[in-house]
Amino acid sequence: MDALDRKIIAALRLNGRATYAELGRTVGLSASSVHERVGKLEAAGVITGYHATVNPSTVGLGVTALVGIQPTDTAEDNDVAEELGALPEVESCYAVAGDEAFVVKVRVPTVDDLEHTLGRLRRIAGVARTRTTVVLSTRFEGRPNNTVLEDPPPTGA
Amino acid sequence: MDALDRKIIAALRLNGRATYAELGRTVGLSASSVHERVGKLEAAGVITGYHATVNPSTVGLGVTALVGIQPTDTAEDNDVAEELGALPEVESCYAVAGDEAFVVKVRVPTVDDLEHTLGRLRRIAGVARTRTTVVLSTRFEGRPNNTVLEDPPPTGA
DNA sequence: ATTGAAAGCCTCTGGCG
DNA sequence: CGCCAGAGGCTTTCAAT
Repeated sequence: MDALDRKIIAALRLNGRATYAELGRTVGLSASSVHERVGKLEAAGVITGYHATVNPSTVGLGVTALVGIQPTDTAEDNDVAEELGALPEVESCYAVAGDEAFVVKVRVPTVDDLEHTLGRLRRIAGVARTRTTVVLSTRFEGRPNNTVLEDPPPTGA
Repeated sequence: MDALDRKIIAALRLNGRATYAELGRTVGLSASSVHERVGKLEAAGVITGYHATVNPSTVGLGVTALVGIQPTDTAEDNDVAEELGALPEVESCYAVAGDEAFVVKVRVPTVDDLEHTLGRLRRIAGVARTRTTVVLSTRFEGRPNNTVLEDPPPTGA
C-alpha cells in the first residue's frame, strides 16, 4: 500500500462510481494500472465493497435508535451477535467495553416498529436488558476520514 | 417511487458499481431507462452518493469509540454540532434524546489518539462532559436493510 | 509494476412511440 | 415513460517493458 493506493482509496470513498480512467487521471496512472491496483486492494480486503447511500427517510426508515444490549451472566456473545444480525432492522452491531455487551443501531419506519423491535431484542436469549437512545436527527454519518490517507502515515498503518 | 425504483435502489445499495446495463437486466428495463430513473433518484435526494467501503484497520483507523456528549446548560446544539463536524475523526454525529445532546462515532489510529480526541471534544464550547464507549469489535456495520424496498410498503412510505 | 493496444461493453444523449 | 440507435468513452485483457 503506497501513496498511490491511498489516493485511489480516498477517491473511491468520495465517489464509489469513479471510473478507472478518471482515477487514473486523478492519481497519474493509466486506467489499466488503476484497474490492477483496485483489484488487489479488493482481494486484500482493504476495499470491502461499494454501496449507494440513501436518505433513509425517503425509503421509509425515518426512525433511528441506538440500543445498548446488556447480557445475562451466562450469555455467549457470539450467539447474541448472531441473533442480532438476524434482524434486518439492526443496521450495525458493535461489541463494546462496559456493562453492555453490544451497542446496535436500529432503523425502522415508525416508533411503533421501534417498540416492536425492542421487544424482539429483549426476547433474544442472553439479553438481560436494553437501553435505548432515540436519534432525533442525524447531523452527519459515515463521513470518510481521508486525512489518514492524504497525509503519509508517520509511523505506519 | 415505484417498485422498479425500489429494486434499483436495493441493487445499488448492494453494489454501488453496478452498471446501468446490469441494473436494467436485473429489473427488466433498458439501460437508458435505468439511467434516467437513477438520475431522478439522485436529483430527488433519495440516492445521496456512492462510496467505497474500506476495512478501517487496513487504513490505520483501528480504534473506534462511541462518545456521548453532555452539553452545558447554555449550549447551542447547532454550534456544538458544527464543531464536532470540524474534527475529521468524528465519522458520524447523531442528536439524541436523553441527557446527552449527541452521540458521535470516532475513529482513530490508536488509543493515544483517542485520548487526544476526547480532550479536544471536551474543550469544545458547550460540552460539559463526555461518556466514552470503546468498541471492541465491529460485528457488522452499515448493512443495507432492503426488506422495506423488497416488500411493497403496506400503507405507504 | 506499468504501459499501450484492441475488442467489446457501457454511457449518455437525442429522437420517437 | 420507455425504447432504440449511435458516437464516444470505458473496461478488461494481454504482451512487452
